[in-house]
Amino acid sequence: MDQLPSLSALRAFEASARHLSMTLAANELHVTPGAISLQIRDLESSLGVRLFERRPRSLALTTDGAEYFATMRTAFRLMREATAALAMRSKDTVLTLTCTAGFATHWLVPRLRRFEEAHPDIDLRISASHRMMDFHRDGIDIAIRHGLGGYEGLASERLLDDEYVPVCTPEMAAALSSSPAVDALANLTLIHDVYRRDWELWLQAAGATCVDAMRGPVFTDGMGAYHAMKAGLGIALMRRSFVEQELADGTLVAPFPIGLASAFAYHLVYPPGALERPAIATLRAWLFSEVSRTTPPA
Amino acid sequence: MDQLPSLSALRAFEASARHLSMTLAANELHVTPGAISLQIRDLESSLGVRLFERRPRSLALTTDGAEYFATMRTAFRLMREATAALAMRSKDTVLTLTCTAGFATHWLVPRLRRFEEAHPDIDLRISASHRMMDFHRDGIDIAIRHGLGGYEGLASERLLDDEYVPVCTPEMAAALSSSPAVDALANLTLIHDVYRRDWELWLQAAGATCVDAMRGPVFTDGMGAYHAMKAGLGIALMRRSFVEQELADGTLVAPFPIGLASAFAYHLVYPPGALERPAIATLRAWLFSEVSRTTPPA
DNA sequence: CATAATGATTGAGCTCAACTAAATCATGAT
DNA sequence: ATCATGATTTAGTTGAGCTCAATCATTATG
Repeated sequence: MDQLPSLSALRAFEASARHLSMTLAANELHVTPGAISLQIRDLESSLGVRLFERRPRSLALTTDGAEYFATMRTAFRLMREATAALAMRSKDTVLTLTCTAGFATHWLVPRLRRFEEAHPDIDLRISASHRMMDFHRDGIDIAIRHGLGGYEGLASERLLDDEYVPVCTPEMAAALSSSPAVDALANLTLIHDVYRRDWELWLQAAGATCVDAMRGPVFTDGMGAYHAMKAGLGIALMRRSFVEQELADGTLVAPFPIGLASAFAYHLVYPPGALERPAIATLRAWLFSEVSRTTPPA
Repeated sequence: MDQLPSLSALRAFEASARHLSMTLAANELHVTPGAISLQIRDLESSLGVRLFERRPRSLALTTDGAEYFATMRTAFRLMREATAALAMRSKDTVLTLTCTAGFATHWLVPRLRRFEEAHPDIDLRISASHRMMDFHRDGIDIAIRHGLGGYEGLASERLLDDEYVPVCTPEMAAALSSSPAVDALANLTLIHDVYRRDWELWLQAAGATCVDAMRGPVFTDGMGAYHAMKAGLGIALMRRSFVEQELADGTLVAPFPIGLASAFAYHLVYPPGALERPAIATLRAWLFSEVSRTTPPA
């Protein structure tokens, strides 16, 4: 006979007793009511004691159940409070920022050294994901999101506009003249990501007349398109901010200087009141100073 | 971010901090040290805080870890104590008795109503099994065992002698005369359980001279033999105590009054000191009163 | 100094406790 | 009579928790 029953069952019991409802307990714990019912049944069986009287549509604690709950409520409260206190302390110095993998790879990570040097007391963690992460659920302090801005219940500031330019390797650009006509693109492989309208819009804006905008391989995301382009497969439309460093050091070339302004931009997004926390305010200020810098990271 | 980390990880942390050793914690929780290491790593990651300083071959709590442990130790102690108290109370009124399925079916269960009426405060649970159950491991309070008595480390009292009598259906008995000679059994099907010597011993004791004791179907246990006999397949040697009710109401007949005393008997077996517990003493007294009753249960 | 012992860590793979989905049941409300 | 509500149960699924074995970093011992 183990000293403690299933901790999961104890958690289910504590929540059900607090709510006097298995359905509400299930909601709180993000499981189904059936799971709660099973856990409590198993707990009663292992203890050999009835903890709840089942009534149609409601629960009542037995005498035994009420006494057990009094202690369990305290135990779980202690654990929650200790965990929250520890998290609070750790959160003073730990920031979690979420953005897309492309932005993290091309823009943010190359600049992180500068942030660490300026603010060594702040532990900045990057959560790179295409998924729209939830601030509370996922423990996110601040987000950089690509879109039109305006997210319900959240503060949003436009951080970084961007434009798309055709980018390729120097070897591929060498086959072009020093100021090539746009229609020379008809002889190159156009690399697409899933947003295939980008090339079409760019060619239209550039005044190309005999280039088939839909021709060429398609990749599932911008990173795939980037790597194919770096491998010399063709020419890709990239965000200028992502390839600033490579354009500067000549490992990539933008043979056509025309940029296509994007209606989408990068926005800094955070819960209301988040800036009252100094570390978040510091990060925000640093991000805005970075976007106004003209030199890419060393 | 959930309010509580993995409860399993909290348990691993509390045990490791108490022992300042993951190996000892693993032993206590009956898992491998690797499992503990992983759990604590995950806990530290989810909290964003280092809880232990790893030293070669030993652990030290960080300041954060020590504070967290102070609360967790209390929480887990509360849970253990509340669980033990509840189990103790439940054991005050819950008794678990183990015996064979045959004894449970034929002797004990038909009499249980009388026990419940006499002692409604005692919750008697029957664990019917052929397996020799362990008092501590299996949570058994008292046993009725079939054998010669004398079990090491346990108290044992002879409860119920028994004798074997040939039993069959009234229809089968009608084919016999009112006081049939024993050798009439040569014309009936003898039903055996795995202890095949029973019929041989009975026939010898009864003085039968031309009945083949080994002839007839064999069943793996007494219940199988009983059911075959009830179905009219033949005549079986049954313990008189098991079929008292059916003999009384005429649904079974014992055409040959000779009983074969068995060297095996039913013994009441319990750990030393168990009778200090009132509920066990009550059950024991009731069992002995039942065996001395001459009338079967209603 | 070399080797053995000790205890924590880690990666790959396994497994079963925890859970889901859906059907059912027992009311209570309309 | 029908619908709503909440608990229960069964059969099936799955990922958190775990194992195993190799590795690492000492420390102890001969």
